[in-house]
Amino acid sequence: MSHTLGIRQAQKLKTRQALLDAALRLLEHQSLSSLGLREVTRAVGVAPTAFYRHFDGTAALGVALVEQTLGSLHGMIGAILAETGDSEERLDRSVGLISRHVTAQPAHFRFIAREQHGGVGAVREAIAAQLRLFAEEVAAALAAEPESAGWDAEDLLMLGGLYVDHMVLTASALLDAGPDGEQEVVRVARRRLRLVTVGRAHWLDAP
Amino acid sequence: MSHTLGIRQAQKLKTRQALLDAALRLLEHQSLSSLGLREVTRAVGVAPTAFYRHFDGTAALGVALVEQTLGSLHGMIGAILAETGDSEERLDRSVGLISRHVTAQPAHFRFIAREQHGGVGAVREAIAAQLRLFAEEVAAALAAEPESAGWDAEDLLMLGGLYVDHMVLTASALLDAGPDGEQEVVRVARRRLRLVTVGRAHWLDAP
DNA sequence: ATACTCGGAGAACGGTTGTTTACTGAATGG
DNA sequence: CCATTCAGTAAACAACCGTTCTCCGAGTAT
Repeated sequence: MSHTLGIRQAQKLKTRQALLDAALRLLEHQSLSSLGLREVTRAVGVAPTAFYRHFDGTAALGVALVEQTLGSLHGMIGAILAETGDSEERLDRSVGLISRHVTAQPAHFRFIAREQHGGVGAVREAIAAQLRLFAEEVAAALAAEPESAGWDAEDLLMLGGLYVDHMVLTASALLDAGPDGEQEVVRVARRRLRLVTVGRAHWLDAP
Repeated sequence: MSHTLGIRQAQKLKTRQALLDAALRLLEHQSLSSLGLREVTRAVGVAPTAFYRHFDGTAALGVALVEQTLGSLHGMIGAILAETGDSEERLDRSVGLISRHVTAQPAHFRFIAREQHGGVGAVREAIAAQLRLFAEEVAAALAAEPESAGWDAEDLLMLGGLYVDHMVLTASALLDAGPDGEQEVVRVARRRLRLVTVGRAHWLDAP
């Protein structure tokens, strides 16, 4: 089944990945719409024309970058929410997990936050699609909890989307704050999350 | 006191405003970091060098655009929150107001949403400063309400920030959805806001 | 061993960019 | 009325851009 890649195909994947890595590094201080094709190839050390062997243009590279960045995160949220503990514990764990991920791979999150509303339509749509998927996953995980008794699917999806948006917002705030302000951001993020959780607990009280 | 502007200074302000307007129009389909200085002057019909009479570069233009766009919105939120009616009514009014503003001036909100996490640092900071100011205004308005009895300043600011972020998120969602999906976005935005309001009502129940 | 595939190199293309320098002419103020 | 200020112009600069075309040489399959 695992057909060992030919040394040719392997090299191609290698330079392709090099292009993606270089682009991600360059995108730390600028946005995709201003990223030059030549800029990327120069950073990698290949001819500008080699770029076209892998992507149609910087927009296509951006889409690939989205899938690589967000694709590897699926299931992570579900795993967190599936763990045991009271709501306060899980809340802290969630925020802590985000904080650690952002610290470990700042460039990835910066890219997503930046291009979520950026100037390249295809990339925006790719991110939106992934985040919608996340929201559905969170909704599914929430549905399995006893606290969700009596909730309809639409409200669960609303809550899932709220959590996802909060996650992205927190990641972005962490990046803006830097290492010094991290503690403060985490504090506020926790508190916001707690407010939402309180709202969730009393959601069915109102008409 | 109101020293009538000389016809010279008036002309300068006029072309300056023309530059800002043209830039805002161009920024509907791209982001600031890819906006060319010449592109703007070409749209206005002036020489590229005239640009420097008004701004140091496109970044400075962006900052001016932020202040013009968000500066005119101060007090609006406070006015809404100060109106009477039960929380459900005010909630609907708030979302409706955002929806109407976004429909009336899409380019302004698109610009803010796009550059909030965009590639130009100075613009990011300008937006962040304005939004922080908004959050403080909302917090001050909330503090005057009877529902806020027992709340400390920090929690009020947290809640104000939550409302502001929700507002920006809603505006962005409206822009992404277009006229067709507007109703759906408004529905979800209202529901999210209601959840936060429920959480607010029971915030002091928990330790 | 031979023919083929194909990732990458190289050169050249027209076009655009930001910025500098020197200049014009109308509004301004004494 | 006359000297000065100054918003906007015109030309030129070197640097960079995306894209096309042609070619090479190592990997591949027969």
